[in-house]
Amino acid sequence: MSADHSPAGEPARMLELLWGTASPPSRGPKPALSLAKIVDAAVQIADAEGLAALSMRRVAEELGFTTMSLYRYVSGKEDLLELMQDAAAAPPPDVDLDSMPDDWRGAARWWATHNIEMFRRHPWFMDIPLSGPPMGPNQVRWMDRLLGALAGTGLSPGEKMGVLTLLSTWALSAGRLELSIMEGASRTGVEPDDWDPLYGQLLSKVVEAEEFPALAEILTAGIFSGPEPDGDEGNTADQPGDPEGAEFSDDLTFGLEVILDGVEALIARRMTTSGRDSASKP
Amino acid sequence: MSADHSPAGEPARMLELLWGTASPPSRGPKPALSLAKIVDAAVQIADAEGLAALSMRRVAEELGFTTMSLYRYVSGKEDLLELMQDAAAAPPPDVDLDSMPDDWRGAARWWATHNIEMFRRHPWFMDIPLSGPPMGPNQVRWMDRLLGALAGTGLSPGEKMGVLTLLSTWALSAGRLELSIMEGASRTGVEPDDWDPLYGQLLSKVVEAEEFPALAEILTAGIFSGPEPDGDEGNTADQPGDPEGAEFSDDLTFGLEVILDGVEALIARRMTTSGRDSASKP
DNA sequence: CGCTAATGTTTATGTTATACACAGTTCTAC
DNA sequence: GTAGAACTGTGTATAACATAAACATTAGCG
Repeated sequence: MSADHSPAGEPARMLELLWGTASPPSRGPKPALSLAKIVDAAVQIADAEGLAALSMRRVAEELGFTTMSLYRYVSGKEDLLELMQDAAAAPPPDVDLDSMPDDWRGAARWWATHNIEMFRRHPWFMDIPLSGPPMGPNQVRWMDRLLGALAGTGLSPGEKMGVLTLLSTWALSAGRLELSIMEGASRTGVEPDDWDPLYGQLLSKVVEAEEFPALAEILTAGIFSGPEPDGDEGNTADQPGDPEGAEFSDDLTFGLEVILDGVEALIARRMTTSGRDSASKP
Repeated sequence: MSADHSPAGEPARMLELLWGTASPPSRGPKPALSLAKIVDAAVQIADAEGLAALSMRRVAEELGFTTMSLYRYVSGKEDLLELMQDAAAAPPPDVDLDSMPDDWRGAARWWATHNIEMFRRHPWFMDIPLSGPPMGPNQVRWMDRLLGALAGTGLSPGEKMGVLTLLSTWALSAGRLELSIMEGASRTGVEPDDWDPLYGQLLSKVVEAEEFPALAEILTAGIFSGPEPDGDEGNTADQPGDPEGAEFSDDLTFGLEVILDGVEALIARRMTTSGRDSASKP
């Protein structure tokens, strides 16, 4: 255990907390509480009532302990939040059981989709300010999955990492976007589908064609007034590779497919420049 | 004025606040305070001491008023934060004076770079949870700029908006990433340049080759132990088009260039499918 | 057995946002 | 002109928050 009171978020200590590596104490009384129980309770509360409802008091109450007892396991709320994030990112499904595609593009889509579904299950995840690169076991497992899918692409290690952060930040942004629409809907009573038209309507009130020519053109094109007239989405959107019944709004897939096109171009460049990983400048 | 106490974040009221449209009151005493003064003070505090130091009390103190006086102009802290965001996104520079490139790709790079520089000036911006699509005058001005740059590309209105949100969310993510490194550095005393090696070192402690084959390979490749051995970045990174002396870390440009490659592919597809904006399904 | 480390509790502090009632000010309708 | 209404800034009060510090209790180690 040993939640010595070093400053919250200190990387080395967090590693121990996240991975559960730590020489168990031999001296004191048997702990009645445990890190796992605390984190589980916190996740449950945040799932049910949102991050705003998550307080140290609330967690302790749920467990039948006093607020301060938690501080024996966690050096502050920040720590708890970081632990919750890794707990939320449950381990990826078994390789032989799940339906992760073989091609890198399908696999990347699969990976991003799973990410977003996690965000849907744990929306509070996106409200936590990131405190550093992911170091928890589950998040690292997910990292490994995507990196593995990029194995045959000829990308350099650095490029693979670049694609990883790009996809992972995209998923986060997309999740946030979706969430903000849902929240806006529940706050104002506007249905998610009516959001785009409403936004367009609001903007139209203030956007004059002289000052905002390009935006005005988009608005008059009525892009916000309903479903895309005859949108040919990106390119191969909604291919096989999506898990479950993940209905993905077109707004969301668009960005993903553009990114994947960019990665594809990079891979193609790497392939043609000869088999070597890192070639000379083009 | 009329900060009637409807729920915070209500879109129509926020529009009035953001654009300053509102019939000025004729009945009461002359206001000694003003929305602009409040927002300016708040921005100044957040710039200097961070978002955590920004409290209603603090803002009021700075202005020499009581805490509650602010609530005559703003229905809650949420409102203030949203107003601050638009204030931080200062109007884009004059078209004839600045050096925005003519080609869409250079312009997009220019736009994203300016975004990130704004984040560097106002790091607190990234800590504010987004409450909806941008509606303030300055943010809308920036939107218009990018949309204008995409005018000649043959993209459909919906696609242009897609590119806009993709670039804007990318900039936000990149800024956040950069910020988290800076914060981590100041918290732990580790230099930003030493962060990657440290991360790799920490991961190496827990990443076993059996369970994390792909990650282990990257780690042993030593990708985190220093600058890329002989990295040929994306493609045309750091082309002309950057404003000022923006030194952009390679980690940052990588993602941007991949995205731009993806957009380029989309544009190319639109160009060849014939001149029409919205073609039939493939 | 005593020493010591470890656990959970008690008590207390300072900070936060903001609801509510009020006193003073200024214009509008009569 | 004068009543009343609209509007401004203030004073007071509340509930919630994270967490610091001192404490009694428990359990292993010498």
